[in-house]
Amino acid sequence: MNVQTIFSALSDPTRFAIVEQLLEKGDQTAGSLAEPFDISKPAISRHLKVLEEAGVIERRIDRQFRSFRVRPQSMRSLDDWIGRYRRFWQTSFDRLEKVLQDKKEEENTDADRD
Amino acid sequence: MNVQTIFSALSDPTRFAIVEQLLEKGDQTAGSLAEPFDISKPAISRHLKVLEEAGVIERRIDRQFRSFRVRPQSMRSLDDWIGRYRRFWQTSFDRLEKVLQDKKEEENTDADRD
DNA sequence: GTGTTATTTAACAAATGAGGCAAATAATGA
DNA sequence: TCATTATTTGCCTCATTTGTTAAATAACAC
Repeated sequence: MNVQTIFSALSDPTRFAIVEQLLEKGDQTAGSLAEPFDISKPAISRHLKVLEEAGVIERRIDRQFRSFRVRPQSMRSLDDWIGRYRRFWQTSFDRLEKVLQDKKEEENTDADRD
Repeated sequence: MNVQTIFSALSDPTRFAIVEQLLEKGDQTAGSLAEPFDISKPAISRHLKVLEEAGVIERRIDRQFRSFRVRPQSMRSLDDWIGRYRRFWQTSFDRLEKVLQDKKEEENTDADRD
């Protein structure tokens, strides 16, 4: 599961919204996914294809129903990616917080001096 | 911090690699960030600008040094976004695992029949 | 100030992406 | 099979993005 590809797939506002929709409401057909948007069905269809090829969603054909759903693996990949760097950004976040705090205090002191 | 904008910023392979580089190695100058890539400095400069405007990185000018670093807040935003839906994709992940397993067994049975 | 290195802006060409409409293809039900 | 509804493909247009080179700026060291 290529994380960079997932980012690309979610870089479009419509696709991002589609995925949020699926995450919140669960499986849905292409038609109902298209409904909230002001763009044509073919356009939605193509967005769905992009998401599918990136492995973000999958098409499910179950008897008379065809619907889409988010592939949990893709979310897990994103989660893993962020997690892999968590200690870097989290520690640097803490460190940064402190630095900014110190700096602010320092500046205030300077200001007070002036 | 707009998550969708962050996804857009990270949708380009070069920008994605730049961010990974910064996460792994810490602060770096535009020059050293450009080095591993086969594209021109101006191109990198613009990628850095896109990342900066999306709030993914920030430019730091500290005495004689100018460098870039990842803004931890952006990573935290991504993390929050995924976290917000975690229970949806995580539970459906477990459920899905089972469904797929069942389905696979069923298909194999069908195949064996043919 | 001058020269030197690092980085950004300007101007432009090529590639990519998103959207629309019409036609083609699937899937369902009579 | 035929009609109907749902979805996808083909083809074209327009806008945005990415990359290039040359020139402009910035930051430093003398």
